[in-house]
Amino acid sequence: MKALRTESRPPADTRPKGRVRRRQEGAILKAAERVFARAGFEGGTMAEIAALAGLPKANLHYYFGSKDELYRAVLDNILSLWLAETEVITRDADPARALTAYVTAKMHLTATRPDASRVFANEVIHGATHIGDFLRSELHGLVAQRAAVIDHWATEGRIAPVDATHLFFTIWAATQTYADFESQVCAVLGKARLGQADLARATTHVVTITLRSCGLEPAGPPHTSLQ
Amino acid sequence: MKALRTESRPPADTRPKGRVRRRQEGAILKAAERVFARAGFEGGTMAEIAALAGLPKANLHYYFGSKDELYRAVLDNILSLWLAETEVITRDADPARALTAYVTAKMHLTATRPDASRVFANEVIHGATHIGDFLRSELHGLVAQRAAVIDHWATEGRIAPVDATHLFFTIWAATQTYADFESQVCAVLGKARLGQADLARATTHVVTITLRSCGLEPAGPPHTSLQ
DNA sequence: GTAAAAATTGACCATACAGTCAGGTTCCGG
DNA sequence: CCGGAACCTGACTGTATGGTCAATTTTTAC
Repeated sequence: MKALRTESRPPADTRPKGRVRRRQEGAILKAAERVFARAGFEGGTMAEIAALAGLPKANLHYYFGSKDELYRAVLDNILSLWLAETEVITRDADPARALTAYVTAKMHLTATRPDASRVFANEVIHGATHIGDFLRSELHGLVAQRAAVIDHWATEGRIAPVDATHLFFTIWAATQTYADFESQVCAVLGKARLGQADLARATTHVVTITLRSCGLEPAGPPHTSLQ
Repeated sequence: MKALRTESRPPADTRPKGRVRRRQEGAILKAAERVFARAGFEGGTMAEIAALAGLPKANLHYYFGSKDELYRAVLDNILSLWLAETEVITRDADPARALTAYVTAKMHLTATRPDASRVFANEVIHGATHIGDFLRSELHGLVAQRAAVIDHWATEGRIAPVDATHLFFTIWAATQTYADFESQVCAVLGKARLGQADLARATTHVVTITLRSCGLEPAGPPHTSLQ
């Protein structure tokens, strides 16, 4: 859960957390994610977040000491989403199934939590100053691990040789683009916003190119059971 | 050149533009691109840009009336880069060569003007409010045109069937990620920043997966022919 | 039921920032 | 070398915003 913990700040997080606190914090975090996604960290204002959450501004400062702290909490929330899902990529798994499952899961996240993706993207674009440690430790280790699995697949001749680490960059980029660059995608497609059909098509496409990148072809019928 | 022109504002752009004006505007635009790339539109300050350009703040307002206008000028500058390069994708071209050239050109742009890419990304993430018209007209038309070419290639059996429009989304995402998400890429690779070797490797990778997405193999004998 | 803890809130700062302006300096055609 | 246009800039201003606080209400525990 708590992926970030750059500076230990016991008071707020050690508190018992009553039901009221939990509910209010949730509402604030939700509003903050939306606002930060739309305008970035600097662009989003505490007043805007407060209005969206239906609370007076001073209340935000009661739960989260500062804007920076609130932003960190939002990021913290988002990062936990990032680590998961790679677990389908294991030595013994079927490469096609595993990759399909991974890409599908990533696309699902993009479709479900686009604002989370945008806040994350914004943070990384501007140098990842708040989450640099996380990226260099947790994510770095995780990718090294999973890339080894993919290399192993290639060694065994189960897939075509491919730069495993960069394959992850590509998958992340290809999937997140439908959240981060949604407005561009919409403009090119000539739509006001992405519907489920569009995202389904996008998913099929990204799965296809991912598999082909590994010298595989997607199975005929749309998958349902992805272990 | 002038891709943006949402609201006609004759005075500044109709002026004769002496050599001094040209030089100063260039310096300011360069500084602005860097600052906006690092901190976003809201995050970057006029004072910061002025300091980087080595000019007093009031001078910026002399050449560019407002922060918004300066930002638009920066975007305008960047957009002209975006339209080019697709010209290699023509009906009669060799698919493998054309796609390789296009991806390579995109990667070159990423390597050469990462800040431009970041400013663009930032703008799009936050809803593309300034460049929406451009995306919906110029870019939309251009992609439709080029996608038709790729579809044509597929019809003739020169490449495997692929969702052409989404292929562009993927190529853009895969190439720009090395500029926009550089800090993440660096963190995962365990480097302080991307060197030429890294970008060369990235280019090879993106070219490879792009070609494979179309059932092609880069240089040399086809590894596995997809149908 | 009561007292302590938690939560709420309007009014209030200090600051940072975009933008202005008047007065000065440099440039350039004739 | 002269006059006007272009250019420069320090010193301002108004406002938006993050953050504070003391007074009040609500919740919780016993």
